[in-house]
Amino acid sequence: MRLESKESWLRLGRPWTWGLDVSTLYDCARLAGVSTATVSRVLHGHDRVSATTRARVLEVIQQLGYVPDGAAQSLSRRRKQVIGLVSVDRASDPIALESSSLLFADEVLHGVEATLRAKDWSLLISFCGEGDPRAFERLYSMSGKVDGLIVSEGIVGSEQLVRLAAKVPVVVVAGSRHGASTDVVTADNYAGSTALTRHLVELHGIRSFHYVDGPSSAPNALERRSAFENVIAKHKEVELVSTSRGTFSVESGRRAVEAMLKEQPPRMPEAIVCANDHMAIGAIQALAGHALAVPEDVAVVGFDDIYPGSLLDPPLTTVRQPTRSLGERACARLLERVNDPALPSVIEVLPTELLVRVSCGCGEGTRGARGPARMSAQHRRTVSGSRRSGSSKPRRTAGS
Amino acid sequence: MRLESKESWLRLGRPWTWGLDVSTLYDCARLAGVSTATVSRVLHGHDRVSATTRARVLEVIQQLGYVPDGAAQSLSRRRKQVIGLVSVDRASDPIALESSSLLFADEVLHGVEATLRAKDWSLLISFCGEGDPRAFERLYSMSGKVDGLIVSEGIVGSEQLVRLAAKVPVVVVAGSRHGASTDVVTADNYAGSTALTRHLVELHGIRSFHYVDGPSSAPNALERRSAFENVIAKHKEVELVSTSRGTFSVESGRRAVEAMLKEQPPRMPEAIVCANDHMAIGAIQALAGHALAVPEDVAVVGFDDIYPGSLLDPPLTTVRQPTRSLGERACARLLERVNDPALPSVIEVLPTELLVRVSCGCGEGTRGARGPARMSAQHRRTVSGSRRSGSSKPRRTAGS
DNA sequence: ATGAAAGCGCTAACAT
DNA sequence: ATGTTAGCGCTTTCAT
Repeated sequence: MRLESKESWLRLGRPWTWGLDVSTLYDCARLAGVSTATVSRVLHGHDRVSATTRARVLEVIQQLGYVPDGAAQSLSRRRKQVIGLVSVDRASDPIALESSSLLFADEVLHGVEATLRAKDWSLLISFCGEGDPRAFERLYSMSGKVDGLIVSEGIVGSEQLVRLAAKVPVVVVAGSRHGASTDVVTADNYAGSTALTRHLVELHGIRSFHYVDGPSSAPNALERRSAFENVIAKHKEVELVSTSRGTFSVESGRRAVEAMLKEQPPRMPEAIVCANDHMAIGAIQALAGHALAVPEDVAVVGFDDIYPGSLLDPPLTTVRQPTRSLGERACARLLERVNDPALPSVIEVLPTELLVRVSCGCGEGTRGARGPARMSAQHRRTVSGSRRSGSSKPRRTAGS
Repeated sequence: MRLESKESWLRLGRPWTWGLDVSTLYDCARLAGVSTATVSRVLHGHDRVSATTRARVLEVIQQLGYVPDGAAQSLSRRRKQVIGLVSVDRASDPIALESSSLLFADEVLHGVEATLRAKDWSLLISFCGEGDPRAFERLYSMSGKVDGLIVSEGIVGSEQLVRLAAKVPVVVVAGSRHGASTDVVTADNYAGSTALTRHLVELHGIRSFHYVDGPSSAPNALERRSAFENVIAKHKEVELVSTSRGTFSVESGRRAVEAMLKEQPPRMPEAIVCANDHMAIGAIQALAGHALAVPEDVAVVGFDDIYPGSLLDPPLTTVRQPTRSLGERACARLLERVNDPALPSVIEVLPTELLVRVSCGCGEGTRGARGPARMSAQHRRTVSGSRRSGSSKPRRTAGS
């Protein structure tokens, strides 16, 4: 009897962690002969602890390999120090390039993670297929596990976003604004698309276009399209020969151009503008299949600056989004809002950057050498996005 | 007085969640006129609740928009239902391909996430630069926030891995074995590299090689190299002209081949075998810079099957790793071990797959048409990795 | 079928 | 400088 009680008093750690060696704050306190409060103070570098006590406690912690339990800390602090990131998982896309399409979301992810890491917060992540009917449910229950949520545009509708924002601070990435309840961080698609189109029209003197649009549900696609059209409209000598709509996938870009080529009577545009790089790659593939040379026979441009675009022959002219910064800024803003949920909602627009490579017709000189010797430097000429995004400072617009 | 106490008794939610509408289990219980135990039972679909009570409770939950607090659940259940994933963030690589290098880690990530999602667990993620001195510290403190850890090879040393595994179940991805304490899930690099080399030697009759090795710290690189050498050794007529070592980055591959080309006296191999695709891309770029055609002048092959490889001209012959499955299997195994930490450690080797495209000298017919019209189908011929990995079932080896 | 109540491991306000 | 203690929100025996 006596032995048993003594034993159990002495035994350290949580009894249910078979084989795993985990000890609690109480274990530390007992072994160091102090109260849990003191151990906690030492743990968090609070001042009001004598040097000797601190040393003793520290040694015990070390010896026990004590690591505080996150759940208990969260509960007690009323703060989880965790934020959630939910983005689209196009992996379920039909034909699609599992890997390539990860690019955007994953780069945002890295931006968020880096920001969080610096503040010692954690990142909980989850993916949703586009239009996943259970997306809202997932987000909703996730709200109980985090202090804030970063959500990609297109996961759930506007109304649901608002409902979510009533439970937990929310920042939307790459989207448009949803009432006054969520913050938005997005890239300046409009300016980028404007700069790109003007480059084609004003520098290359292109007079006829085909436009490959993105899904109508994507705000990005909308902005790019409308910027494109506005530039065209300003030049009466320029004609939009035809338009098609893709899903942002390579395959859909290929199909769009195949269809264009089959049109009767055939109308070959001087340039094909695609709403993103994936579709531009598909477009180039389709043209190659018909022995049409880019940019000699027709120029092709994309949007996003995904990595493979620079490897293409010819290297793809496109617009770069500050993808990683998108994640960083979204996260920074979310953290602000977690600290003060009453903050007015804000929309932050990050500048984009025109990347002139070869597929638009520039730098013909470098064609033929198959593959650039140095990708990043040699084939990139940077042009400020436009007046609108030209300043290095992102725009901030107060919420409504 | 009376009013105040009545008011506070009636007020719902956590008082410190300014503006955010969060309610607790107690709120639900009170409003439904039942005990918290009952609400909890309803919440988890336990049977022993009368239909009427259940209905009433459900309605209250709905109306309140109640979402259980994850921290409290974790604490009470003694299980967080969270697993942690830590992988290398090569983003900090010098010259590097920000985006491209994300590929491997991020695909593993998606595999893990999908597995977790199906079980309603959450994923906590974190990245470390390679050789980050604070990596162990990060992992260590992360162990208090998760039930298990998936760690990429190369983040921390063997000894530290063992220390970690004493606190929390650990599975290592793409690595070698570390004592008897961690599970390992990895791809069959050896078999893949063997199949690739034999293809070159036996099918194409290649007699002279240059090998671009990976970092000596990477077990992957080691296995690929040794398989390569073993095949060479079996054919006395085959010669390894020279070797160089890169860092797995495009740039390093480019430099390796530049150096090779500068050697005196010049010795041009018939094939260049690179330890991964990134370096193979660099190699092809370097060759193009010297007006050398692939595969006519020299064959080039890689390893990994990263997406841009299929877009190259010529499309890159390589070996595919089941990257996503790596994540899935690692996660599945981790979950098993979380449920029974006493499980013997296991090493699981997933089969690799030789992807014969054009850069090895195959399918010359398709060259010239710039860019494949259909990447995935048209340019891929699949060959079973080798006898060793030929079976579709992964090998499992009991732990020591 | 339902309720009461004892924790889960930690923090922080309040004592001393 | 250090200790006491009342929660944090939920789960889960053990009664009833």
